[in-house]
Amino acid sequence: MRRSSEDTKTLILAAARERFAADGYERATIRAIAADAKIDPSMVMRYFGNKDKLFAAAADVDLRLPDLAALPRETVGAALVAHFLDRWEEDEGMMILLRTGVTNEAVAERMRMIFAAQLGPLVATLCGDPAQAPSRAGLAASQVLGVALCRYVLRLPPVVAMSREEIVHWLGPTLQRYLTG
Amino acid sequence: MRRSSEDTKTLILAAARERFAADGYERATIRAIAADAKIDPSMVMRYFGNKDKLFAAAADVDLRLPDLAALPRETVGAALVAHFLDRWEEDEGMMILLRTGVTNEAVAERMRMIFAAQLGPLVATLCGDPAQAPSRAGLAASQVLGVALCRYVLRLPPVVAMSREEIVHWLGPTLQRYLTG
DNA sequence: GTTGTAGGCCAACGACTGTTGGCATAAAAT
DNA sequence: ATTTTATGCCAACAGTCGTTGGCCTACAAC
Repeated sequence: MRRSSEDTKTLILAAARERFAADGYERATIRAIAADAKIDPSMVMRYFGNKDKLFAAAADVDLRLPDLAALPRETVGAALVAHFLDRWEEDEGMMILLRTGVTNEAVAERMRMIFAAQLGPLVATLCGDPAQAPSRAGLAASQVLGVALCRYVLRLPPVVAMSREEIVHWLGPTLQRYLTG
Repeated sequence: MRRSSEDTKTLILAAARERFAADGYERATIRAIAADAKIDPSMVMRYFGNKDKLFAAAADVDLRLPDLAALPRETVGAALVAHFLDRWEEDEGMMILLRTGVTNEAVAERMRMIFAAQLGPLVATLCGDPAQAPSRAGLAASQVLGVALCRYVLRLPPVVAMSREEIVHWLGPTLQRYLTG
């Protein structure tokens, strides 16, 4: 046995995450993922059952939202923008979810769950009126997802050219108003 | 001849726009489009050459941006948000571009062209400093595309639940600041 | 040394895709 | 009435996809 079962499994998973992030669900073929991992396509099936389960394993994402309530209230907007930019640059899972959630209802539902379970409650802790919390969280999501879409997916040149600090400078006040204004 | 050539061509195009908008490029098959148009798949090829050319015909989009310079300066933000919401609800082309631009580099390039040719110049007319115009246009695009993504594509419940007026009320000031602040 | 087992590959199946060429037929032109 | 033309369908090709079952072989256990 040249390799342990777990080693190849994580090897396949790494290749799958790259392919799903770069190409989306349909264009990322099992054969291509297997080739990247230098392994036979049938091994992917052996270890993950089918393509859907492989995707589910690759798209396991946690936003790792910080505890904004512990920060000075007037800095939460900038903090949230900065956090999301970091997450997008360090975790392929963000790209995987957005690239395929746009054309796959099951993944879109997954994104709605992540939104409701992670961003929703966080905003509720910041927001005085609980009735307004969902709308405010939705607005924040729209701006944060929008900038990620333009910068990392569509690669609009001016948005790509902006520095991390410039984006925080421009979006910080927007998020601040959506969350606490 | 039961139908004119032009009639069936526009019939096919209408079915194609619906399918591309609902399913994206890969999942929208020629066979499904032909079935919707109640016609043989080979006719699609006869009239449009191949799938790429059919898509190009279906994804011909014009933002129809109004002349914001003619409006009171402090209302351009709200006017732009309202205009984009209208365009999204009346033109399937918006959905087609976003759904497939996310996983198709050629379509992403097309979106960058539309952005640079239509939104860029408009923002430049509003913006005193020409050096800042591209960044400001990019920021505006990020918020407008983000809310369309959340409302029409991902269907985040709170963003779907908001009325047109609520969205204008919340995003208007944001766009106002990005464009003129 | 023999046996068992786990990691890996090969070859193939059935389904679906875009695409093509040939054949039918209704209308128009002669 | 005959020929031409335009509109449409049928059947098939070649390629790709996810998926499966059988075979090989290096190692571990006995």
